[in-house]
Amino acid sequence: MAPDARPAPGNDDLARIFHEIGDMLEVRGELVFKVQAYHRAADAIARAPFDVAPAYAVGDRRPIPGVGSAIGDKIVELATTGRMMFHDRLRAEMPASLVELLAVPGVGPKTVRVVWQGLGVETLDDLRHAAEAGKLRGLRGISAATEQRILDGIRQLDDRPQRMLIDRAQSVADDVVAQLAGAPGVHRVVQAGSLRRRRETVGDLDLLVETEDPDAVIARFLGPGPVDRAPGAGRVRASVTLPRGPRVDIMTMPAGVGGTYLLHFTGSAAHNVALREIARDRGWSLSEKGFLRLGADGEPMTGAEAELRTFPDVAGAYRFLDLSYIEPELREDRGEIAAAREDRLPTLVTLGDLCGDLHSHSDWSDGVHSIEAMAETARRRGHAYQALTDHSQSLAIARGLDPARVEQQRRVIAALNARYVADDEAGTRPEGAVPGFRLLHGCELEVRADGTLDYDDDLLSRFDIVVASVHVARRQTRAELTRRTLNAIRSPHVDVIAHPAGRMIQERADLDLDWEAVFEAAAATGTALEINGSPPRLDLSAERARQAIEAGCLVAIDSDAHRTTELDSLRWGVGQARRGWVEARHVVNARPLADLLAWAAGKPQRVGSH
DNA sequence: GCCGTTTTCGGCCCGACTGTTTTCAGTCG
Repeated sequence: MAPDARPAPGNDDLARIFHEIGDMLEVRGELVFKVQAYHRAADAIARAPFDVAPAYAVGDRRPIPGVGSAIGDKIVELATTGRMMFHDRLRAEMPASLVELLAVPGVGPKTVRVVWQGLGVETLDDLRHAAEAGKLRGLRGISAATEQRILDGIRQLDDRPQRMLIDRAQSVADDVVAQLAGAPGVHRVVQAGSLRRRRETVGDLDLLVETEDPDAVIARFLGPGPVDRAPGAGRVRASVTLPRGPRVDIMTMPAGVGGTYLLHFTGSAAHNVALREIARDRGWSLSEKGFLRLGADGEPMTGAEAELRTFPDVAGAYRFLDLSYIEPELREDRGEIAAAREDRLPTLVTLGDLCGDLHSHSDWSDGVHSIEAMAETARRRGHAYQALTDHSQSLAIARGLDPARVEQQRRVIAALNARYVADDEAGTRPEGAVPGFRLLHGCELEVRADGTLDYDDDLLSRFDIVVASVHVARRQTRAELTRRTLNAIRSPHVDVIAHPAGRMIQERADLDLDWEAVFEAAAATGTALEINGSPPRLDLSAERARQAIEAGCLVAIDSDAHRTTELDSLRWGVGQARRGWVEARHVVNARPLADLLAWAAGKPQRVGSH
């Protein structure tokens, strides 16, 4: 079979293979640094901004951090021959199913190796049966109690909760914080971990508790209360599993030295490792407790010579390393440390920068609340404008509007705007509202399966804002899907591409698009790409948002609200944008109304000039 | 296996907690 007859492996395929190699090498007992090297390379490939295999196959070996000559050669080999001998050899040496055992809590590579070589255990089922039959005890390092823990671990694996979407995680975290914060001896409780970094999904909740009495705080945390299991509890940290909920890790810290504790517990792990490497190069060991001076032997000094530097806040800890303050959303070891060293970190967009929202629905299509209720909620939130963008006619499942309904809707919106003007003039503006609030008439325009747009140019030209999206025929080829998206981008009437990847987190994969072409066209035409704030979407992803602005694109941060409460989803969109290094200057709806309308109205000229 | 304005060889982040191999290895975050 000719090499070009099979589809090239995608970045995700490559990442999966190299992670598997890393896991197998670990079970084999290989040097941990080698194992780490494979995992690090896999992660870097997964987030590379280009398709790695096809590029490497034709000799375009663009540098990827953590991918050197050996792993690079393996990518070329796989991309050109469809095979990777090293991987094949490992699979011949040990069953690939062994790596699944590593997912069992409490089971690591050493245990996997022992049960495999000692009992021939190859799969999770093998492990369960062996444990149930009492065959594990007696193996080196495994007692009856350990055997039971392994069984418990397998059970946890079966009913382990999925990662939570960020809005759910925030709500659970707020509840736990409220319970802890009232306890005696607790000065404050800080949410850390991936939630503080505004990751789109959250596994565990990490909370830092400032207290002088860690024993009492941990005892209280462990119960009585709504705690299902307490897998681990020590003197300064503890972890519990909430019933039908996530695991919650708390760590206590003394007052006044929170800087390094917050760094440690907020992560990410990769960011922390990078910071510790910098500290080590400068003669200090960094842990949550602070910076410890290293001696001539490279170990922290002890006794009278020991020197510990602590900081009340995170900024102080960064300053100690000659770094400017890095926002939690950027702490992923994706260039933020170099940027901090050179004082060229972005000034990230904030919720307060947004003047309005360009994507929302009413009960005229598939929303829940009336136009008036949606507008009134947005107005009282202090928006300068809110775009109502009900679905267009062909999306029947969402009760898309035909042209006659669009005309009716225009009159309803005009009447509401007239009322807002009257309120301003009469001084009867509601609390929270700003003068000059305007409800914009928009639509969420369907890009049909054949690539044509769902309203004619004449109707489209009469909207204030047009947000276009692909909902149907998602399984088309990359070429077809890209052509449809580019059609929308190049239309003189389309201002925003809504949820460009069309994904639903944990449910529906991204559309298969040629992203470089999408970014190029969006940048050339001044069409904004949306960062949709609805928690299951958060689309663009943070990585793509960053690629988009680097390609010169504008973005819009929208709620896609279908009910009044969902107008709050802007905050999740802002978090996602910040993870994508987005600044206010990149965001069209951070512009005041007049500037926004000038941008939207200028689209025909912008398109025409290219 | 990767990487280098101290190194192309010799390093590679750090500590808590658990259980057991009673002085430390394995696992985890």
